[in-house]
Amino acid sequence: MADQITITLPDGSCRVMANGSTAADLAADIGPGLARAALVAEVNGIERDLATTLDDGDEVAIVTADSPRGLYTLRHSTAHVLAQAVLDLYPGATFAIGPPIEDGFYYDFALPEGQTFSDEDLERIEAKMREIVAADQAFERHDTTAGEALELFSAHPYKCEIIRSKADPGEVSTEGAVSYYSNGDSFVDLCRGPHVPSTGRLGAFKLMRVAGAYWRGDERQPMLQRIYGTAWASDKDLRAHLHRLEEAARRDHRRLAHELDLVSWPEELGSGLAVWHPRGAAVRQVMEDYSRKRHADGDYQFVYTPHIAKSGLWETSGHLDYYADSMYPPMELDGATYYPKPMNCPFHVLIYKSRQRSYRELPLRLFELGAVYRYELSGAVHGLLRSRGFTQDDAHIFCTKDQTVDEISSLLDFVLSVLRAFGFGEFEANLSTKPEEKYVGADDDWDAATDALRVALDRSGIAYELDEGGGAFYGPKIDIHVRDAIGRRWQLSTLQVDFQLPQRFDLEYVGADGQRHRPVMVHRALFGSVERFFGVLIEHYAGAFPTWLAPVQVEVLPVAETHDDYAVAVAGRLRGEGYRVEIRPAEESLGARIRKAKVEKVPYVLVVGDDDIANGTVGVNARGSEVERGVPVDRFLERLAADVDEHERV
RNA sequence: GCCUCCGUAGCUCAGCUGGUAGAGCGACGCUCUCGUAAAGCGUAGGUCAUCGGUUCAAGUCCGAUCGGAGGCUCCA
Repeated sequence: MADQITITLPDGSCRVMANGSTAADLAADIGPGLARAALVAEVNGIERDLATTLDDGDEVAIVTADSPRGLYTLRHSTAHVLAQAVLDLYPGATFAIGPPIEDGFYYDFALPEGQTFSDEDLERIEAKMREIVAADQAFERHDTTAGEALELFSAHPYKCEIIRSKADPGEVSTEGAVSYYSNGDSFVDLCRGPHVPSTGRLGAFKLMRVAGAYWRGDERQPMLQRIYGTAWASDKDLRAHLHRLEEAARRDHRRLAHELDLVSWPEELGSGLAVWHPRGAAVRQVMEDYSRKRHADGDYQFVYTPHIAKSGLWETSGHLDYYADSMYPPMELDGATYYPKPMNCPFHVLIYKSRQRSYRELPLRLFELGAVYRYELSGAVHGLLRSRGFTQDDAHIFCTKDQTVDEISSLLDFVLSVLRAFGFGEFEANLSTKPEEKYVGADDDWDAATDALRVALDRSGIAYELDEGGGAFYGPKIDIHVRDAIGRRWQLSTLQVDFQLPQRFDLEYVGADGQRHRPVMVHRALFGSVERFFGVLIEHYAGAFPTWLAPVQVEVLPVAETHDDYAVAVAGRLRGEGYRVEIRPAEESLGARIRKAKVEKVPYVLVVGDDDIANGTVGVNARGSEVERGVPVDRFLERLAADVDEHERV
């Protein structure tokens, strides 16, 4: 056996090492900085512990916390320490799984006699974890057989279940052999690995919360106690993450909706049902007006439909077969059964069907701001983002097969253009294709429609992911996601081809050939839900709406009562131009009034006093800029107009 | 729907191991009439989410219901 081995590094260079060297030795050989930062190694494309002995000819990359893989391992190892702490502190506790997740990790436990964790427990556990980290215990890998592992984990039924089923490749190596890791005196955890070399490499973590979670995510299985934590490469990263969470909490639309007097959720109404206050309604009106204008420009025709319909409609549409669980319960009236609508599509279909259609009418685009009701599970309801009653900016396009590609392409442009006007600039899409098993429609049609969606996405230039088999049973779809001001991803728009409803309702048009043909139907919503979109806007702008959307665009503050008449005149002039203006009279100090206007995030605060009356000017205190005195009203109006028009120029 | 946690004045919150409620902001009233992020004084306001139970006594303990939060599941 040669006493030297040659290792290839990611940059293609080679390094000669003594036989028996480990990945850790390699890192040390490359440099002390890397040795300190090294967490795991990728050996021939497979992640290994740093203690892994290298073979001649191996291609090795040293992984640090700078890479997503390194962070992943760091979080995984931190999860182990969490389990170690819990098992140490709670005799009789058993543990299930503990994977890394985005931003952190979790671990599922079962405490004896159904005990639960409290916030105080989290502090205790976290303190114990810090002891384990301080002790710098080495993580050691052990390879064994399933039989031995069952013996070793005999006190932990969930671990045994994992070993027996081997169903979860994330936890047990697939070769039939089983690996586990030990650290400290007695802690062992079933694990595929790899892990960081020792607990001393961890530290920038924090336990966040405790929650219930079903074993294997199955609601028939026991509910376990899940502890969530976050872990980072450095304290600085951890602090930045916690800061992001605070920022997100600060932007929470439920909190801002209350502070800015936009909407509320009276308990008397029921869960998931909101009322819109004048200020929220003002923003909504601007949103809806803009939407209508754009749809009118886009050759949509506006329709209105009722909120309930007889059961027969929902039988024909298939909703009662596929969607009944999410529908509000039926009402019996005059011997008929009525359901509140969860979707608008069947109504639009009936409008299409109201008379014979010619190919000359297609594409026919029917648009409605349609209120729908869906019985969302109580645990799923979340402010405006997930409510039980909401309004879709819903349209259904009926077109010929040949028109589908162009229609979808221009539709996608339309969607993106509207979203840009609302201040979103970063888009990502999902293209969901035909499900494996249950679907309606011919394969050829599916292929054609999916191609149409793909071509449209390619033309638009936005990044998209393919969700193979993720489409609805009735057709392929594109979902559009946006990134908000702090980088969070929200699904807003959806664009779905439907082969099913035209068939179920036996839709037809008469073609140029005089024959009857079946149209293709496209469902699409831009906001998705007006409520949800508004909620996302609130969080995106942190309540500081751009001027065109702001519920109050200008607030006029007379310095003293003697300036009231002038304030009224200025406000009247602005209102005459169509702006939303309020006057805050001099009943309290100017400073206090300015503060209130600022807290309400009003874009323009105008202060008017003696000088202004004399010169026909206003003092302009604009959100986010310096105070300007003596601005002529005309000049302010120009500025305001330019500001309001800004969103149209994106 | 399931699990855990939570629900005290309009809002934010205090109220130790059970002994019949407090603050700040806001509201209202009076004073101040003021040039760019909180003027001063005073007053009112709570069957402690609701219902039931334990107890001599419940905001505090127990149960149910309603509402909320975070998860799980769901979101064709």
